[in-house]
Amino acid sequence: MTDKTEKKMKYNFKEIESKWQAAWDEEELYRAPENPDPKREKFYMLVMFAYPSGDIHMGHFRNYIIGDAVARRQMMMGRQVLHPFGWDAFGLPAERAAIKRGLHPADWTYKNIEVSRRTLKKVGVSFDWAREVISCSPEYYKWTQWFFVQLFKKGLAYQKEGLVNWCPEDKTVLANEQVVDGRCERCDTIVEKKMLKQWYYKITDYADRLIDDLDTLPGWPENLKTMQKEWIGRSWGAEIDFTIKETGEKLPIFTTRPDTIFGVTFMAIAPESPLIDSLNLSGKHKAVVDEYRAKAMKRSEIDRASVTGEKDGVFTGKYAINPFNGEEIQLWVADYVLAHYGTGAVMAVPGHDSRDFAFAKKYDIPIKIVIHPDEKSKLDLKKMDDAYTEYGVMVNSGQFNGLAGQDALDKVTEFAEKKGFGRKKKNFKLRDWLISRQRYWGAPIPIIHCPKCGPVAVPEENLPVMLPQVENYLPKGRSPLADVPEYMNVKCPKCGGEAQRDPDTQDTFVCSSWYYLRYIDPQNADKPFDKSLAGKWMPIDLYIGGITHATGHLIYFRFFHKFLNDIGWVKDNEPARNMFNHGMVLDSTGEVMSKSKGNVVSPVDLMDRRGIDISRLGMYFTAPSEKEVLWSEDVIVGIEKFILNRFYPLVENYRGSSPDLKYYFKDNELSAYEKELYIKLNQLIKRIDEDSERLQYNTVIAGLMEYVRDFDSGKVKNDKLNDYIILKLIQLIAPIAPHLAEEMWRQTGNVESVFKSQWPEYDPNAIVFENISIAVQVNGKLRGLLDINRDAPEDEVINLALNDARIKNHLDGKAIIKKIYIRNKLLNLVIK
RNA sequence: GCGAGAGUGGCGGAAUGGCAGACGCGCUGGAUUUAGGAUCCAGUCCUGUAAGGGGUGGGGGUUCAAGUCCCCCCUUUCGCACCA
Repeated sequence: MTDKTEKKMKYNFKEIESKWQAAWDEEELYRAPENPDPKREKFYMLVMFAYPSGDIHMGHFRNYIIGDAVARRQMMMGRQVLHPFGWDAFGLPAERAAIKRGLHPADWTYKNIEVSRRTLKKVGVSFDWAREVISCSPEYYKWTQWFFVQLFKKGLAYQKEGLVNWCPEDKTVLANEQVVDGRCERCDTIVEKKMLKQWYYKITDYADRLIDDLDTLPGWPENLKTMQKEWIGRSWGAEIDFTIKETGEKLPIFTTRPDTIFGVTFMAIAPESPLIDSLNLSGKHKAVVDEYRAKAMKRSEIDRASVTGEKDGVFTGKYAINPFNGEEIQLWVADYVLAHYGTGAVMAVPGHDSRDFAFAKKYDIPIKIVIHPDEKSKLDLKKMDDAYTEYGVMVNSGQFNGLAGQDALDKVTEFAEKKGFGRKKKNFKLRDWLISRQRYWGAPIPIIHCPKCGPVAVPEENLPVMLPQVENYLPKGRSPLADVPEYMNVKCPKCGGEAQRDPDTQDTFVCSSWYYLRYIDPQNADKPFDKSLAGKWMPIDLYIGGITHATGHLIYFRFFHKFLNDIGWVKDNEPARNMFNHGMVLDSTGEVMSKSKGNVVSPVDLMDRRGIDISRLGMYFTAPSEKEVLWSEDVIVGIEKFILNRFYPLVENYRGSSPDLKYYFKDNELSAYEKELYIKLNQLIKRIDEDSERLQYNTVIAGLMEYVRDFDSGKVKNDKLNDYIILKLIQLIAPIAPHLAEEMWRQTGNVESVFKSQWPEYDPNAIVFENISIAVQVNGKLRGLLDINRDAPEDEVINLALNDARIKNHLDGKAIIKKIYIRNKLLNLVIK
């Protein structure tokens, strides 16, 4: 050991961490008030709750320390902070993992919660653990079921027979949002189509509001809002009734291009569409169509979508009539038509739609041009190898010739409306939310099917419908609960007759659609939550989570909140005022960390070696919070040096003068160096405050490093200033390095927690220097720096510049034609 | 294909239209040390001995001034993907 290292203070992080964690627990530092004082400001800091699939990993660690820094700073700003945590504990992955290990899903889940909770406590995240919620507990899912019943009462939970996404591996149906590129989001198996009767939430009733209200959320990232808008996919157009020639029956279609109506040369129906049945096909055509439909049904969605432009279909032998011109057109069945969008049938305009163009070419169907780019340039069909899909001027369209743009769309639609064979129409890509799952590990659907009364909601006083403990919970294609007679066989709550429970459970995303409200009143046995408490805590002031939930959870929970708003349970239309998407944590090669790849870095291991706060600072410092991180421990080397050699030893320079932290120093109290330090301190406070608002902790740390580097305590004569600086620095680092800051704070003689001290505010009279340096440019290029007095008059600055040897050189005796002077910043001389 | 981002040293990354590369890693040199994977000091965009010149994916533009704003292109990430 050399002299130097001996002098250095030892940072015994293990001791310090456990000491202050115990103390914070003891004084219940993180407890949010049961009933917040409406006169004081509140801050609801929400991080997405966790799926207990093992211990927490680097991604969780990053996510939660970001929220933690926000919560702690808010605490210091005097807000009443609600920073809760819980577990998204039901669901398929947990069930699958449990099965793999031969464990009951409940045992597996609770064990993981235990382990993860311990780790999170070790990280020292400021969660109010007294409000912890676990979505698979009966006390919680009782209310998940209650929400089902409320939706059911309003007609927003309904059963429908239809084609659904079926995962053959997980043996359950999936919501549209859980199918990614035609595969099961969870197990990557190609999803099949099945005809099944399932429960849906009518989220499409809220489609307009889910889009329109995004404009009331300036605190949400634009890209996220765009993703939601596109997912919901609103488009305006017209519905127009064609008629079947033989039967006179109507065949409505949806189009966004009514201006191309005269270019229709055939129609196509989706193979799944029941419309085909009503055509009453017979003979040869029926055989061909039946075969084609069977073939199409077998093809998976990806298969159908990935066909590189190659479309196919079969002619039905039937014709339809275009109501606009009476033309007879062929009626086809084609699998490029989607059964679930619009009416399941389309009018095909090969001249002006690429898909129709390809199809018409393949089957030698006529192509008609009815739109020209403008009055002068005309299309030549012979030269076209694709459709012209832009808007333009209507031609070959009878009375509508010459109309263009929006006017064309409107006039055609108005005409159809007047004649009674068409109407304005709005369509969405969003489909209703399929919430039934044929799996064991979920909240049972609180419905009893009675042969006489139909589906009857379980009376609210009988909730929860308990998930029975069963031996056999393996997926088998129908719900495992269906084979538990003592569960299934019940009396109808309406007529008292023999009836059966619905055997399915609810999608986990239902559980996660309302958890943020349960935190507000987690023990309430009579209600999901107390309305007046919710009124005080809501809305969420900041919601932090991954962008991966953009078109799933983050739409579902907005939908739930709007529904609750409609039935009078919450007063806001939107649940979260601000949303922040943190970046992912990948390994150093850019791979996602996963157990199977064996590249998982454990935050526990890191913290054991380096200490919690140094690990935290390393993570913050690597990248701004919204960017992804390729995790490497290299960055920690610099952080560790900074904390161990520079920051922590600051307490040694503390002189015990206990300065008033609200006091602002006056000019005449300070020497030149002291004044410089003081001004720089105020600049630092301002900068850290602004960066913290943006969650940009990397630059917060950089700012602290610079300041501490320039702060030479030995040269400071004024004890109060010296101590003032040290105390402010401790406060500034507290949100991101809580244990270190608390230790230093107490070592300087404070008896209350640093988190009960007031967050620094800068002295508005001391954030600028008297003498500043401004840039001098010649023709926009930097040619020199001038030291001037702040606010020096323009003439003086110009004079100084003109007499500066280096600048003179660049002026080269040429005439100055323009002088641009930005006060205290820059002078640009334009010469010729 | 459509939509939204992103592109800055060897690396992570800074920069309300106003001094590009803060801060850190790495690297180079030096000091100290029995030793260094410790500590401290200095240097580190390219070119040039220097003065200077050039430089933020490429090309154009707006401006006194562009990494930043506008247009085109390239690369890349994410989302959607036959939505009629």
